[in-house]
Amino acid sequence: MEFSTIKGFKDILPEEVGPWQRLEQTARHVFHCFGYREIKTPLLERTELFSRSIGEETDIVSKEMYTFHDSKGRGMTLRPEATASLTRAYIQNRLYHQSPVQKLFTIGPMFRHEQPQKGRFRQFHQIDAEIFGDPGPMSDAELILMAMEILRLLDLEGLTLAVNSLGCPECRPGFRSELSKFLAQKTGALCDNCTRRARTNPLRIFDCKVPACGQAVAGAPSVLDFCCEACRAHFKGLQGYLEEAQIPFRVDHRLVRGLDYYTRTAFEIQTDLLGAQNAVVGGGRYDQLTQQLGGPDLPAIGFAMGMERVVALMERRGEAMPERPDLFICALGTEAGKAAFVWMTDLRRSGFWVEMDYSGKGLKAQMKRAHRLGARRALIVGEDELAAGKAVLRDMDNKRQEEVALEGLTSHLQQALRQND
RNA sequence: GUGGGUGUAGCUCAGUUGGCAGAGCACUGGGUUGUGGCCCCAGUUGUCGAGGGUUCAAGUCCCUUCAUCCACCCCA
Repeated sequence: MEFSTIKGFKDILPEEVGPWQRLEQTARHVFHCFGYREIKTPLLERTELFSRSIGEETDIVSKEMYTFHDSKGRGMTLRPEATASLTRAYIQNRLYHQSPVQKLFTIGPMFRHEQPQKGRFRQFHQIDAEIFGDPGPMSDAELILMAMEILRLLDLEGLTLAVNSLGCPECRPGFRSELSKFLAQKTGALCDNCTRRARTNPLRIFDCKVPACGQAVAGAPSVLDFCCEACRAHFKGLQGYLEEAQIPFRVDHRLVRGLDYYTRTAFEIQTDLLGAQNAVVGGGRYDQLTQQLGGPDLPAIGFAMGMERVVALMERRGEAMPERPDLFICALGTEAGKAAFVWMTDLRRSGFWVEMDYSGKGLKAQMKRAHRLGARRALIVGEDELAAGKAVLRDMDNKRQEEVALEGLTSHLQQALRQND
């Protein structure tokens, strides 16, 4: 085969598309109920938008972006996530003038040049929701509830919610330096990976599987101990609302996110059914980002749901029940074929799914095809029927047949086909 | 970027010490000249991932390469 999809990119085939549609439909329904409006932004943005919001030192920016230069030498990047683009759109279009609080969602592909593995692709799809302009913990709770609600409506099991607070610019530096100080005493006790992490992403060390590292950080300081009063109250408020809504959750002090812009609330909805990738939804608050990108100083919070991962969970549990044609017309002979084509078109215009065979095969072959397609009924019409002014309507499930007059056939069929459920 | 597994028919996979490229499913036709599923019979489908090497002979052994999956890192 000369051409095939490039590494980490996938075709979603017709037989796979069912769960995708159900997921998107469900999400749109929930967004409607929660008052979120759809926004569509370009897949391509200036590189600086991502490097400045996500963070120059993060894995995403430092090694995972699809970046190229246009003819004028400007850096262009396929979006690796949606928040930066939505924030840009929010600022550029001054949506905050319309109304201080904007609740937005978008659905579409993201691109990261990573090594593909289970649940991880170079082009993947996210359902993304953001609230701009509201600082309070009630917004945090609403957003989390909304993500949980989408997953609940899909009947997915085995999902757990983890929440944490990362502090704010007031209190985080204190924690960071304290943790660094602590880790500095432990150099030598840590594995190579963690020695590097101590510099780049200290909180990750808590996750290390090497036993020695676990022991080394046993007495390390915890973020929550360093939170300022405001952050503490915020986090407490969030937990209160989650409890009110009867959403079970777990406070996970080690929950860190790989993007620099997060402040205060961070959360993940996790599963242990997807191999090494346990996050189905990830999100958090980013109160400084709008200002950082040159907009007004307004808070925001958002989440991203990995569609491939949710779809994998749906498929794992079995799904489907493919749709069935309402009618298959078996026409024998050119005259009958011509008449059938007209009836078929008429019924399709009336909203029915109707199929027929164009190849002129025998009745047996056509019946076989009708069966393969799962047609509920078959209409059999040949020269005899045309002459007699009648056709045979067969119920494919119970094999009962009846004669129907060709006179006013389509309106009669419409009536018969409506009795499907 | 690093490590390991796997590449043979449309799909799932067998293939022995190197000796004619296989099965099941699917598909097509027939048994039933105008009635689907079950059954029976017949048939179609291959650069054995690619390139090179060893050999009388390579799907099988050696080298190289590519793809894919899983894992590390990190993330949805």
